[in-house]
Order: sequence, then C-alpha cells, then structure tokens
Amino acid sequence: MTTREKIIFAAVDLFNEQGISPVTLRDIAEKVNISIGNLAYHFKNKDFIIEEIFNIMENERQQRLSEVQMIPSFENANKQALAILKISLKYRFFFLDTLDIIRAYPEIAKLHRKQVESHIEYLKAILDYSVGSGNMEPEPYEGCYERLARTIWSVLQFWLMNEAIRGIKKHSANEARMTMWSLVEPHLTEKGRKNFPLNRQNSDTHASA
Amino acid sequence: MTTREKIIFAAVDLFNEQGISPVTLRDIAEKVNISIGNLAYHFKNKDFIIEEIFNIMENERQQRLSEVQMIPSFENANKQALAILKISLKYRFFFLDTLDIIRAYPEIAKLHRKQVESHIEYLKAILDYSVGSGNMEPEPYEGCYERLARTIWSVLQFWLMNEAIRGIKKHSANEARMTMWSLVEPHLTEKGRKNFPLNRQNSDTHASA
DNA sequence: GTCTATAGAGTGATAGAC
DNA sequence: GTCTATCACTCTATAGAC
Repeated sequence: MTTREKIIFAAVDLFNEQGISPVTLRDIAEKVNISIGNLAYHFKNKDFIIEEIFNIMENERQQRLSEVQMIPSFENANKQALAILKISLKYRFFFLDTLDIIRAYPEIAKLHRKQVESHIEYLKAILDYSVGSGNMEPEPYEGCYERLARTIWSVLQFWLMNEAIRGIKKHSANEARMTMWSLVEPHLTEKGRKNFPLNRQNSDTHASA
Repeated sequence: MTTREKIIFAAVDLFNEQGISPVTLRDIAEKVNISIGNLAYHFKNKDFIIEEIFNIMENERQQRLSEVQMIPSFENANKQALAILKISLKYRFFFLDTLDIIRAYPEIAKLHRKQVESHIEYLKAILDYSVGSGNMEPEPYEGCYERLARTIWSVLQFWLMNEAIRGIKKHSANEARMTMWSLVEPHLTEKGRKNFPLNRQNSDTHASA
C-alpha cells in the first residue's frame, strides 16, 4: 500500500469516527506514522484529501451499481438499495457530515446533487414501471409517487443520522431497507405482494460497526 | 433587550447562516458590537451559549406544544407538526448540525433523545387511536405502525437537511407536512379519508427564508 | 519521499483599567 | 458591565536538510 493510500484509509477512519472538522492533519499524519511535512507532500490540504475520498467513493458506488441490472424491477431496486447502504456505511462520515461538506465544498455538493436527483428519478421509474407491470396500484393522485420516490431516497440518505440521533449503536442497514419497502407496500396490488422482495420472516442483511 | 439576549439572538442568526463550528466568539461579539471581553463576561464558552439556546428553544417548543390539545387526533397531530416545523425553521442550525451537537454536547444529546422518543410515542399513539376510532385500517402486520411513526418523525426531523442537500433555497414547511400525511394516507379507512386534514387543493402554510 | 523546524494566522481565555 | 491588551495554544503551511 502506497503512502497516499494509507493516508486516505486513515483519513476515512478518522472522519468516520469523529466527523470531518475535528480531525486535523496532525491526527492523520500520526495515524499513518508519517510526519506532517510528508503528509503535506502528498496532499496540500484537507480539501484535497476529501476530494480524493469523494472520487474513490464515487467510483466504488458506480462500480457496485453497475453490477446491478438497470431494469427497474423490485428485485434490482433491492440490490441497488443494498449497494448504497453498504457504501454509506463504509463512508459514513459523508452521510453524517453531508452539510459540512456541502457548505465547504460547493463542487462536491453540485456533483452529489446530480446523483441525488438521478437516484430519485430512478426510484420514480421503478414505481412507474411497477404500475405498468401491475405490481403497484395506479398513482392515486398527481405527484403521489414523485413524493414517494423522494421519501424513499431520504430514508436511504438519512438512516445513519437517524440512528445517531436516536442513540442506536448497532447499525442496521436491514432496518433501513425494511423501512424503504414499508413505504411501497401499501401501494402494492395483489400481484405486487407476491413479487415483493420484503420477507418479514427472515432478515437477510445485518451490518454492524 | 439585555446584552445577554442580544448575544443569544446574534448567535442563533450566525449559527443558522453558517453552522456552529465556523462561528467564532469574535464573530458573535462583532455582530452584537461588543468586545470579546464583554462577551466572555456573559458566556465563558460557546458551549454555554449553545446550552442557553437549547433551553430557550425547548421552552418555546413546550410552550407551543402545550397550546395544542393532547387528544391524539389527526387535527391535533397536524397542529403539532406545524408547531415543530416552525420551531425547526427558527432554530434551523439545531436540525442541520444535530450531529455536531450530539458529538460535542452529550447532555443536550441525552435530553434531545428523550424528546425524540416521546415524540415518536405520541405519533404512535395517534396511529393507534386512529385505528380505534375507525379512521385507519388495523395494523397490517406487527410493527408496521411503530415503523410508520418513526418514519414520520424522520420526515419532520430531516426536512431542512433534505432541502439543503437537494439545493432547494425556499423552505417549504408545507411540503414536509404533506409528505408526513402522504405516509398516513394509504392506511386510511374510507371514514378516515373524510376526516383527513390534508387538502390537496389549498396549501395553507408556506414558510420561506 | 521523508524528515525537522519554524513561521504565521486564528482562536479561546483572562488580567486589569475604567 | 464594558473595554483594551495580551498570553497561550492549536492548526496549517512551507522551507530546507537528508
């Protein structure tokens, strides 16, 4: 592992533990066992470190999502959600300190915003597709499923913060996934209930840190 | 207005604009047009300022909620939600920097956690009551309404962060309120739909900053 | 690539005059 | 209560030796 990589990993660890702002360049250098001067050689700023982490996270996200078929089915939506939940656990700090990042790094914020909107659109597409395939009831009123898509997104976006605020120590990506489906469930048709990926008897994913 | 009060108001303004950590004691003193020495006379720390703000916010919240009848009806839930949305707009920073506060002020976090749990319990009570009064369908499966109550809470908790992340400048407390009710709507009985406080034709509350 | 050493910019805290 | 002045500390950034 190159020093550059070591720095990135150490930074992610520290950010995940403490959040971004309390972590100093000294802390990172100390964790990697190199001098601050050396750290500065690799990354002039904390900013460059964060941008690098964001890029790495993005690549990883794209990579994972590309492994899931884009056909908008419940099954694929479930896989997508699991992928996103895994990423968000690995790069927790990004989801916990989102606002700090938005305020301090407008370029990252802009990129992130695009991903958010395309994510919401994808979720909406799944809902529309499910109506078409007879798995979901037709939209009961204009804008209902648009809002539903946004709400589902926010469940995935905020589940870690939700746990943090409520003082829950054990992360449960599964709970987030269940919550997501619990929003869809009331809108299913009878046919939809049969194809539904949520099986309340066995919980197939537990993540913990 | 006493100096102490001026300090508090200035601090809330600055925190709402920039978040907590970037604001220095100097910034606050400058905004109030007093010296740092004087500021220090009134509040030794940023910590003391934040605790004071939290207490003020809490009193205001209690005050507003006490004006709403505790009978767990849709109507009262709607009023409660509006009260909470107003408070969260006024003390935005608390809802945007919740995690910073939790990390830095464990005592505040503990108090806040209690309020969160009691809020969720109250929401759950409304759901249960609505089943009893025939406005909502019986819980389709164990834990469904418990999770629904938590999800509703998170809509109210995260609506400002949601807007911030998505780059929405105009605050719309009404959108948050609508989202909240959209989660309940699919579970209504026919009777419930008649008593439902959500009227899609007129949007009665718009907040903006 | 890696180190040591230090400059320079804040920030919080406090002593002491008015 | 309010001010000025200053100290001590922390963090970033950089120069220069190895």
